[in-house]
Amino acid sequence: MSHVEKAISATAVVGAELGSARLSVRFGKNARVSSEDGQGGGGAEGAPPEQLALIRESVRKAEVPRAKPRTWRGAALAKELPVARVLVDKGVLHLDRYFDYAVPEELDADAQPGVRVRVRFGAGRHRVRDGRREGGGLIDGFLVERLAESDYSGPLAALAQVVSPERVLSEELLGLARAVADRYAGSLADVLQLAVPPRSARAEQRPSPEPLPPPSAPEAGSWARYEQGAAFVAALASGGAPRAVWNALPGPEWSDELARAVAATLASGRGALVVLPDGRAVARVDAALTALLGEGRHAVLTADAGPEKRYREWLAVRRGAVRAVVGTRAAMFAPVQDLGLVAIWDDGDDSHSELHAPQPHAREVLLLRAAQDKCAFLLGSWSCTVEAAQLVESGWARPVVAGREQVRAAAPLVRTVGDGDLARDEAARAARLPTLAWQAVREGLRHGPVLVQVPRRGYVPRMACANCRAPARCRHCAGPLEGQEPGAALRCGWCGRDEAAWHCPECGGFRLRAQVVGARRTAEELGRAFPAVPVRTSGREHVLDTVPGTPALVVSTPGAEPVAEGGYAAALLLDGWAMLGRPDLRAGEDALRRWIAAAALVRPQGVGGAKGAGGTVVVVAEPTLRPVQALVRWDPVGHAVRELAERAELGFPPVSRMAAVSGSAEAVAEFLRTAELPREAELLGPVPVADTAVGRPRRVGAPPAGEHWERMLVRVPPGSGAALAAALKTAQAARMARGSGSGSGGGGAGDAVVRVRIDPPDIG
DNA sequence: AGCACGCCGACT
DNA sequence: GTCGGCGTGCTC
Repeated sequence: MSHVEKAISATAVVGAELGSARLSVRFGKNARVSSEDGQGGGGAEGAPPEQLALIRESVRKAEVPRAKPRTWRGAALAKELPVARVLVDKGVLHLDRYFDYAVPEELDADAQPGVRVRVRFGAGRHRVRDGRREGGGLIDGFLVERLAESDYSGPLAALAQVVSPERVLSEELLGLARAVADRYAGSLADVLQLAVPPRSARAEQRPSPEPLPPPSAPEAGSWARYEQGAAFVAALASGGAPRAVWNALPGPEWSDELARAVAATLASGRGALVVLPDGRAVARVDAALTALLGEGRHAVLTADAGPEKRYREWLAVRRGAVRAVVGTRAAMFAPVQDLGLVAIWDDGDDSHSELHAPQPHAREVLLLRAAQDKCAFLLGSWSCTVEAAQLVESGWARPVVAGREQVRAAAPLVRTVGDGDLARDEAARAARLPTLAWQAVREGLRHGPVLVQVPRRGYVPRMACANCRAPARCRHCAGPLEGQEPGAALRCGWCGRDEAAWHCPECGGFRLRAQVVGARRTAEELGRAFPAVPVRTSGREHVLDTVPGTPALVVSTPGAEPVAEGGYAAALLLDGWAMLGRPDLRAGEDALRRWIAAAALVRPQGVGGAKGAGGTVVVVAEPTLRPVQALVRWDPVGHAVRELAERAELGFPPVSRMAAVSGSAEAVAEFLRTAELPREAELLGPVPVADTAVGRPRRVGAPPAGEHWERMLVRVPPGSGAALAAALKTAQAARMARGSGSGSGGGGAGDAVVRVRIDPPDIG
């Protein structure tokens, strides 16, 4: 034994007897020196520390059946509740459980449930040196619970550090994170990474503002336009927990209405949370809340604030200094105290889907929150998703809708131009634009700005009936049929079966067409057709927030439409085929949602007395199609209800639940062989997953460049979703055994990487 | 996933 | 004897 070791060993023994005064020595440099010092230990004088430890262990074991922390050989540990249950911050599923650590006395005060800690966590058997266990590196974690005893039979390592005494992880947030992890077959650590922002010491240092007393309850305002609107707000104000799916009338009032729902909840003494799809929507509700309640009552949580500011706002919420939150999807986990209302606006917008594992959707997270906290729930949209319709159909939520006369008063006039009109219309051929559309634009420009909605680039062409445009679907599982190139064999995008003899079940047609649209060029030509009028564009590159109420052509891609002062005089929706042609279950719903989002910015048809002053919308799409009819009638709820009925009939989500499993063919097959799926589970596939193109950034869920992946879909009936997620999670955790790399050929022994995605969005 | 332990074969 | 191949299993 070296001098250094002797010294340290002695210090440790003394420290153990004297208590905490010496503990810090062990965390110092000296301890590290000893650990690097070869195979020390077996000295002559006295028993080495680890033997002492073992002796005491065995003595205690005889006395107490359950383990107490022993690592420190009885050294100074917290006197009360000396065991800390820790969630180790690693997203891997087989570490998705708690680990117990001993709490040193000096960390006792700070080591409270909810704090961030650092612990030694490593592999293999640990060296026991100097009475202290080593191995593994320091990793972050959350202290979840303090206990008197551990149910772990081995010796416990000690907490290395309490990162800060701030108790960031409340019991409610932990419960929510666990529910989300279970729902999405993900790990708790992954969800917590989404739920708790990274620490900023400076933000923690700063005191949060003093909380304000509850405001008085607001007037119902424009909620009075809805049949159940005023009652809903009143229920919030009186401390109730109503659950509503709110089909908002077109126009700009929605943000004020959301603000009033928040204010009513605050008035009841509870907190409120609103999740919005993008920064522009957040800014509107932020402004509405400020107008209604003044500054200081709500926090804004968005991704584009810097990390320090973000954490500061988050802390103000966590500390209860601020009771209301508006933000984008990351705010869905905001730790609002005494939560009274969760609200989401426009749940059909795909930015509500989290990009990071396990990719939870804000609507689903808020549903879990509403159930867990027994609070009010409000899902609002100009449009209506099938999920929203299902909440009403199942009786879980009540509809908040306006009567037909209110809808007529608020909505623009909608007219359609179909393929037939296009073909017949000579002027249209020349201008690539139907007369009706041309007239609507010209007339609109006399009264104000005109919105032209054009498709985004990059949609996937899909096969449809050349005659009636109905999407071509597989006769076995009703998945979308895809043709590699025109004339080539058709194959189902879900189950991979070839379809040799397709015919259209709608009209009996047997010819197919791939859908292609040249609307962008049409819009450009439209601009040229009105040379005296300014043309502004809004799209992914530059998104305009607002445009003045003066005549102009405003060309925009879906989702980027600026709000026009006083509303648009007219809108031209040119992306009909592109939207309806997407190989997606949601194609119809999505098209309708985007049309409605644009049309809701147009003046009501009845505005003003003057002829032509009312707003007009022209949609270039076949008028017999269901989403087009729903737009004309302004009936997104009816559309969603019908879609829902159809999905139930065909076994589509959200009536059934689906999971996608992708990876190499062998990995996927092996995974599904070992997974103990629910009896009712139905396997569809496999189908190839699109390879990552060379030079292209790898998309989420796409295979690494050069690898060929396959995807299987697992479908379960209603009620089996939780069982499916649990089975997939278990199988994923057990997936340590590597793929059968036994000797076949060269390298690349299949590392059995498999991706599991609950509610895959691109189902076809 | 890391990463240490350990059980065998070749080497100073 | 001892170094080091990678196969196996654990992480409080």
